[in-house]
Amino acid sequence: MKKTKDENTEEQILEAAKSVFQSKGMDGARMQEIADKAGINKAMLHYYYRSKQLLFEAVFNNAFSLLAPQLNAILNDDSSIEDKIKNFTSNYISFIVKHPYLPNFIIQELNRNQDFILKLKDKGFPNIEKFKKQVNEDVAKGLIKPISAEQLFINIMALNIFPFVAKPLIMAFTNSDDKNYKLLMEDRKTEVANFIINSIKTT
Amino acid sequence: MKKTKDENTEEQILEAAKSVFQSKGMDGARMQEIADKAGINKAMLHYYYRSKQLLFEAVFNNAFSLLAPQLNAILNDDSSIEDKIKNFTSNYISFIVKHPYLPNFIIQELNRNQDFILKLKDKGFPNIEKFKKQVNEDVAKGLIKPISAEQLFINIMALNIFPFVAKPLIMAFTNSDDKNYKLLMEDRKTEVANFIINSIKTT
DNA sequence: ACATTTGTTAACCACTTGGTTAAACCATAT
DNA sequence: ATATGGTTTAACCAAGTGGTTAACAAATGT
Repeated sequence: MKKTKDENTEEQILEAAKSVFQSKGMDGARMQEIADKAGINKAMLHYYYRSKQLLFEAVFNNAFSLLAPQLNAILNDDSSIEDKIKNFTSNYISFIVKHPYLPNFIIQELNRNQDFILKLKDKGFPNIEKFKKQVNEDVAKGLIKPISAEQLFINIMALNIFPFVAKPLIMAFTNSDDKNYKLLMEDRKTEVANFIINSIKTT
Repeated sequence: MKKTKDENTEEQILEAAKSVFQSKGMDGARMQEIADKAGINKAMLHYYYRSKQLLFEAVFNNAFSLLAPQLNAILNDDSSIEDKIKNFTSNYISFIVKHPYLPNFIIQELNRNQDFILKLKDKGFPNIEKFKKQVNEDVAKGLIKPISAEQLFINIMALNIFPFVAKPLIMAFTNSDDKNYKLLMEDRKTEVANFIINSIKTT
């Protein structure tokens, strides 16, 4: 079959592109390096993806569609706020350990090109509305201390994502090597959830 | 005097380079754009700074020496932990509003080039030791709930820095325009400190 | 068997990149 | 005045850059 060969190289290109784009960014990435890593001729990149920009967008959308479901677990799940925080924290950290370049890549490129966010908003972007309702209700019931849903959501994201985005800084400040850093992150699977819940639970 | 002219263009170059490097990063920045922005010939950049790499390092060190004192306020000040958190949160957010590109720039470039962190460590890098001692003592005295100094420090950094690094994401999730985003950040000057203190204070 | 479509390559191209050079400029010291 | 020194410029350069082309290879349909 023709398809096997066909889909194979297309997949190999995407895999190589992912690796190069995610570690060097759009500006730092070189088409030649992607071709080399995929083990094919540079012209093939254009044959399958037409331009650097389109290849990049394929990688970016791919990455974002991995991240989005993670965030939906906080925003649109039906469980209690406490459960959401516990589950998300633990799951997200496991998730990032498997995809270490992902959060940095997305944040960096969203900052570089504001237009991306508009394109993403079209096709079903995670929305805060449901979570907002839940938080407001819980506050009204006295289950958690008064806090705006936006600020709580920002805090959850910050505590979970930042340590990976700022990995080199954190390693430097805490005098950690890679092993020590990994331990710190492992601890955070429970630490972060406790930290948040301690802060918002009513006494 | 010859010096006035001399120091003037050198300063203009650095200013232009700061603006370009901080918004586009090392890879995205173009020497021609820096020259244009400084209103001078491209050759002058090399006359004063020899290479793109050295010009970039001048900008980077400059940026980092602005950020370092902010972090030292948490790590090496003599005030109580609660005061530190309150002051740092408020001060840092004000600081970043004045230098919006700074945290992203530093984090991005540290991730791109691991060697930078080694160079920084030579010349007096903020150190966590004193803060660690303080936290451990306060925990022992029962003033705050048990938490490792490293995790607390990471949390403080995360809650303060992340919202600026991930500005586009946060604006998208919270459906904010620039004005609304600014309000959110303004609120955080007190929100974040309360959030942290609520979490660690003993009841 | 043969024509046609699809996949792949090497060579090439126009253009941009960071960096250099040699000559001009200009304030000052003599 | 003029020689001297640092400052500034226009023109240039080699090495990449993303992208194209035309010819070749391999699979597929008839």
